Amino acid sequence: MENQLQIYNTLSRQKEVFEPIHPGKVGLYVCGPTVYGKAHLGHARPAVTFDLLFRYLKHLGYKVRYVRNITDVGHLANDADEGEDKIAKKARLDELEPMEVVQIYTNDYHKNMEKLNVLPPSIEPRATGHIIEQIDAVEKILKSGYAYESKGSVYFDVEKYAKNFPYGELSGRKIEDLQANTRDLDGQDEKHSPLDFAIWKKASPEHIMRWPSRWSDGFPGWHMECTAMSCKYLGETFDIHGGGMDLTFPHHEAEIAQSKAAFGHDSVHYWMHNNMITLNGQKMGKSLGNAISLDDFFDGNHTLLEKAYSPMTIRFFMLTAQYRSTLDFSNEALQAAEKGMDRLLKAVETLEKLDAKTESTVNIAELKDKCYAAMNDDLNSPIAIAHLFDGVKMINSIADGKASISVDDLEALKSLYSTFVFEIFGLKKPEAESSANTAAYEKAIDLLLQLRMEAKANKDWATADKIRDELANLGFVVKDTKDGFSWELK
RNA sequence: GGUCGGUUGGCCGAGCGGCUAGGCAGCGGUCUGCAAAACCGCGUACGGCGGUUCGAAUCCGCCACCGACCUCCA
Repeated sequence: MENQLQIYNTLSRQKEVFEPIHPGKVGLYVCGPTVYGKAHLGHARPAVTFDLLFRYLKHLGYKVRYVRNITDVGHLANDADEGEDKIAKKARLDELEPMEVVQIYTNDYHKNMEKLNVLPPSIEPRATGHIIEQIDAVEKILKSGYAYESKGSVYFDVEKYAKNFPYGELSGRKIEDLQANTRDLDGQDEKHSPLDFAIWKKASPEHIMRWPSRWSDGFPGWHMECTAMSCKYLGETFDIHGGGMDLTFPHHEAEIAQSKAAFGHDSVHYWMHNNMITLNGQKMGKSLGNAISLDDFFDGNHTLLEKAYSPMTIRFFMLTAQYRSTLDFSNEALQAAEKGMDRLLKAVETLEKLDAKTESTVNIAELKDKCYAAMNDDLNSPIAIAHLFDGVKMINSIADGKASISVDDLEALKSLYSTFVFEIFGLKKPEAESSANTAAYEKAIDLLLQLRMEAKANKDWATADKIRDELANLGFVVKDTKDGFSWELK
């Protein structure tokens, strides 16, 4: 079992061996952002989580079609079905065209994802680009009898559906509980039941984002886009659907209901949900007003941030927790992640310079097995990283001459680290600038340190220390090595 | 109120019945002209109270506290 990928399926509430519908191929759909604000730390969690899954599946040899949508219509700001569209609201506040808002924040999201080294998905469909498909899905549901038209809107008939299908199976809710706990909302008169949700909504006169349909000029309900677009690009049945835990209910539950009503069967084999980022133990969210944007993290411009944190620090930080656990943000935790990652990446550099001996005193095969076993156990990246740190000790010991490694093992170790650190975990070394300018200045620093070496050879400690101290004042860290020196900026 | 989840050493985080991760911080040592880095060693934590068991952080019960979802949220 250990050598097969197992993933936790929210639907069954247990880990299951992953078996794709079509051998060698995986269809993956993940709910992307609603683009009405800057990308924040919370957005990075599912992005990094499913990027890890995407990368790992590809590493295992699967051909993966990864679809991650952009929600640019249908997401209402207030009480269900009655509020203003989030995009339209932002557009009104900023005096922009709705599509301008969408473009600005889609660009922002893309820019930040690229910084985080999150691979672009295979297809990134927009809800507004799939109105026809959504209308078509609404028609299918109407035809199957699980929806009804009311005053130009179309609602999903939850109670009727619940008679034939287990509504609430994903989120663990019972229809009776939902009925008992429904809030009193205004404007529910169009619906047969408060549990019903809009799959097509008639636009009020002032509503800008609208499309014609046989029911009304209107717009699709939020849950429709994922049903329509996943079906279009991955088929009526596909392998994995992912998203944040906060989407489990009602969004994903509604998707399941829509698919079953439209197609007569389940669409998704494995439901995966990442947990939340917390701030002082509370969920970080845009609507809670405690979200810190990724831009802020990258340049340290926020009262809660002691310093700037690089995108790779954020990425590594997320990988040090298993995706189904909450992860609590703090400066201390982030700085620990930063230093830890630095140690890991330094060891990778050291690894490149290692000399092989005839015999190994280290067990590389075992290390490798452990890393894969951890990843196969529902993407347990923190365990895999722990093993990688065991390897860091090996590497440094070998560099210190306290352990030795054979030629074959050295190749295996290099391959292991390049696979896990870069290919699967998607970490990057800090960009080495290679312009003519930097080459010249690097040589100048080297020259200074050569002079320091000479001073040291002459036991002229005053001069040696002066060079080191002055460079330190400029932000250079100088270290003596066995046969020379090394330095880095900042 | 309902449903689900959590409570692990200074901090972050694994663990899912015995072999007591890992990182960061800290302490001691080795190396070094000094420093840094690196290496070696150290710290025995699992909310409380009971129970099951030869044995529990891990299973069961009760209690306490925290959180998520139930309305938009990644």
